[in-house]
Amino acid sequence: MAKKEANAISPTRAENYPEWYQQVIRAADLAEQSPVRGCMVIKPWGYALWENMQRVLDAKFKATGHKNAYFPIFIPKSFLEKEAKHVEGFAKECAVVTHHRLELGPDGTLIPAGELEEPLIVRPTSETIIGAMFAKWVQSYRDLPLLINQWANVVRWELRTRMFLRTTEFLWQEGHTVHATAEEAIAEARLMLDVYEEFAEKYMAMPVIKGEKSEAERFPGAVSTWTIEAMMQDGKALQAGTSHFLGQNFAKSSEIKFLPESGELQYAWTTSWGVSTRLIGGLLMTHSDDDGLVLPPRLAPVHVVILPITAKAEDPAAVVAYCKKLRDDLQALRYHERNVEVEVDERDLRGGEKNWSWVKKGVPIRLEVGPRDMAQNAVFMARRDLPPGEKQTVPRDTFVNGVVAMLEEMQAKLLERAKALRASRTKEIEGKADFYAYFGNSADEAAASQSGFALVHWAGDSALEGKLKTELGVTLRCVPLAASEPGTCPFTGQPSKQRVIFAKAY
RNA sequence: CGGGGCGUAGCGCAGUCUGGUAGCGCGCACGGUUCGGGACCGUGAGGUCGCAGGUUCGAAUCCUGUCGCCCCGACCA
Repeated sequence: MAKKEANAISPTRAENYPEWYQQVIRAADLAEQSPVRGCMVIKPWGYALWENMQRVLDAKFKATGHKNAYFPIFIPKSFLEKEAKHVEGFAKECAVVTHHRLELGPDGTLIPAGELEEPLIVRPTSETIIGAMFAKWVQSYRDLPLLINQWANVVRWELRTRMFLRTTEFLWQEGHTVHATAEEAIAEARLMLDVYEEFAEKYMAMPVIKGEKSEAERFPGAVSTWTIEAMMQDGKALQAGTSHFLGQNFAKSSEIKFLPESGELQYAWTTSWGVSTRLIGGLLMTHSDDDGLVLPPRLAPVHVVILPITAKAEDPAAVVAYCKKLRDDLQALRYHERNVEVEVDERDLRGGEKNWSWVKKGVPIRLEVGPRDMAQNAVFMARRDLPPGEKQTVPRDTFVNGVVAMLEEMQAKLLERAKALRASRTKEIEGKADFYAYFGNSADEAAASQSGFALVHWAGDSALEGKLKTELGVTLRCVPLAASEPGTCPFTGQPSKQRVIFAKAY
């Protein structure tokens, strides 16, 4: 017998959270480091998660009237230069293509040749190039609203990368819309924020707070940026999605103009909104435990894995057949907009090892099915939301009839657990000293502290935000859309309309 | 770009201080015994020690340079 290990993942969350995060990715086989600096390879299990996210979000975008399209990965440098704040925001992190040919050098190496007249920027986001096309597509109020979404990869040359949370290249969707009025554009941006919120809570089981970004945290070139902010298990905030009201800023830089029903040619109003593969990092840090990944059933690539136990069977083929019949019966069931996904794992591995591999991958339900179970027409069931050893025998029919409800119960439980954690690490703070104490009084201490969200009244500005960031390492995550009572800002002594959220963030 | 750590077999590491031609665990392949909580025995494959110079009879080890990775900052979805 093997020695018993307490946990599948080492170190545990408590011991070293960042290292734990990386080990979970490795143990679940979600992704791995690539030969290219800052870029990861998303492996099948991780990509399947992304595909499930895409499937759900894509349907929601279409249900709200958006169409998919695709725009070039290369953006002429001059396009990016059109909007001053946009340039300022992205210039520092752009990959630039300057040549279009390689020539064989004397020493066998390849030398870039054929210098481009105008450098091309690998898109860090597509507002400018999409704007150039929208300018052609929009002539009349009859062309509006124009509601487009693109699934794409983007590149931001970040100084420091972390798998899924911040990589040089990442996958995302970016919605871009054009409207006749500011009101309509704002409504669009807010609608998509609601879509993101619903997705985060109902599918990812990740509770989020909708709010507006401060000027300092706003998207470069936007008039308003709204966000969904989630709390990870270490108490840090994760910006999980953003939606921007761009005013007429990009319409002006891209010349998106239209003739209204009555009156003169005018600039249109635009929005953009996006979520990325960062959501996978958020999902991981919301639910996973010291035994690896924990997946919310609604996004799990596999709901039920069946492990045939054939070693002692007189007739192994009969056990496998029993498992496959069970799989077929389960797969005929509908669970939340799709069929129940079942995998029979016939790999030639020892039972314990095989079982643990699925624990680490986060599959909601594991079934060990051997001759004993077959004889009594039952299954031996383990749930990912219970300790790995807590397994029980369940009559086959009871399991089949109850599996959909069980998945829903697990989904709900994950959301409740995440909400409880957030509540336990959210604190209303009234005084400046309390605020500093909450975050450990210094940036170093804040990194190690058990802090979370601080709800504090606020009448400060960007300079004050900068000061708090320097001193404590915390940022103003958002001004929640949900109203709170008026009060007094502890930093300025000025009256405050409502509380804002400060936290350390990813 | 600043501060710290690290590049040795697929993974995790020892060996580096005190130079002598590479080792351990896991994994992998094969054979056997096992198997419902991460098995065991045996045999075997697998490494130009990140890269480039230098010192030396001899470099994983010493020197110089360089590339890359991780953690903490600054910056950011």
